[in-house]
Amino acid sequence: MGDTRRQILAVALQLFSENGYFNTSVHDIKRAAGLSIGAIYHHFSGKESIAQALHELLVERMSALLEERVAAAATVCERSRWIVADLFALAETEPTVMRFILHARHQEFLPDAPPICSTRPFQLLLKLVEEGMGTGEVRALEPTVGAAALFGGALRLIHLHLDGMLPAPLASYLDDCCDCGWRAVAA
Amino acid sequence: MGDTRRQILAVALQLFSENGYFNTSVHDIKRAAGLSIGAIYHHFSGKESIAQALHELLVERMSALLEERVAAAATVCERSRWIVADLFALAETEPTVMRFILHARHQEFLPDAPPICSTRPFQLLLKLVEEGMGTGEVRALEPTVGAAALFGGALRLIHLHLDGMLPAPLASYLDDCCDCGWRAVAA
DNA sequence: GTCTATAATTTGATAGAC
DNA sequence: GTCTATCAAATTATAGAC
Repeated sequence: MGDTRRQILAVALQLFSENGYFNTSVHDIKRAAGLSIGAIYHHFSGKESIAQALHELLVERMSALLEERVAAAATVCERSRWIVADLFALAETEPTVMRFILHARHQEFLPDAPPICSTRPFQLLLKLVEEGMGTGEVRALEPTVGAAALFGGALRLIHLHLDGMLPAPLASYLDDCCDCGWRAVAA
Repeated sequence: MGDTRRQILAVALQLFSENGYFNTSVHDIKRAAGLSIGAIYHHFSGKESIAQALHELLVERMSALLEERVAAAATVCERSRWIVADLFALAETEPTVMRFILHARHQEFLPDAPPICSTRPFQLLLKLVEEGMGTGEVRALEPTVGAAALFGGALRLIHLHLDGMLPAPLASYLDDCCDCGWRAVAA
């Protein structure tokens, strides 16, 4: 059930990530999936609809990943580290997912999608920082600034990794990266 | 001299920044510039050529901006702060320029352009961090990690600003943002 | 549900007059 | 250098048989 649909999404993700949304035509997707145009338009109302489904699916998935971490009973420092570790791992094992979520310019082809930063995964990061301020682990800061400082370095490294600009695996930077992030906001 | 050319570039920047490169046709540029197709193709070999010229121009401009700051005789900490202040100011006064440089997916429409991170402005940030390690101001770190930590937070805030997600002007976050960045890497 | 064939637009780009 | 008119190709999407 929904097997063809899933395959369309998988192929589309691959192509969007590889060549970009606008450099991928429905015919490209059709070809790569070994299907016909008709089959695709039976499952989706159009190319934008495919991107939209993909966006919801992947944001939801990342949300679940982070929520697990945020819910864990531990210090904010430890949780932030696990979150970064998860993000690094995801970027290594499924770069297409990371690329689509992070630097697909959703607003360019999904006019109705909210900016990535107002999406649940990013809200979770914000909430974590606010919680840290509540417990006194994190010093008093505009929460937005705190979240940017705590996770901004990690996100930059992920971008660099996706662009193929890092010589070593992301994981090898984990310790230093988290250390930097924490020093930035620690009380 | 080169007046028409400049106008084409200005209009293209505006439209690219507003709607994205792929949602902007040469006919759109023609219309917005009050010119004809012929005039545009006389000055540029095509749409991609316009984007390329724009890319070179703006990266060069940002490069000059940063180089001025990096050359100033002061501590690495102070210089990094000035750089962030300049970037914030540019993002406020010329968001189209910042948008084009930062989050236009250059590789999608300029296959020959190097990734933005390997471009001179970003190399300067890296060099600044390395210099700080030399003088002992910055603790020993993989330079890439250090640069990501020192400027990652600021870049995130700029992205948020460009997405209209910041309630207050960027400048109001400058002090806290720079403080966070410096704590992350200070020796 | 999947196919082929095709319609309707749009796009990047060229030709040639002025 | 700028214009208008036009082309060729590609793209999204639909129609209708099976």
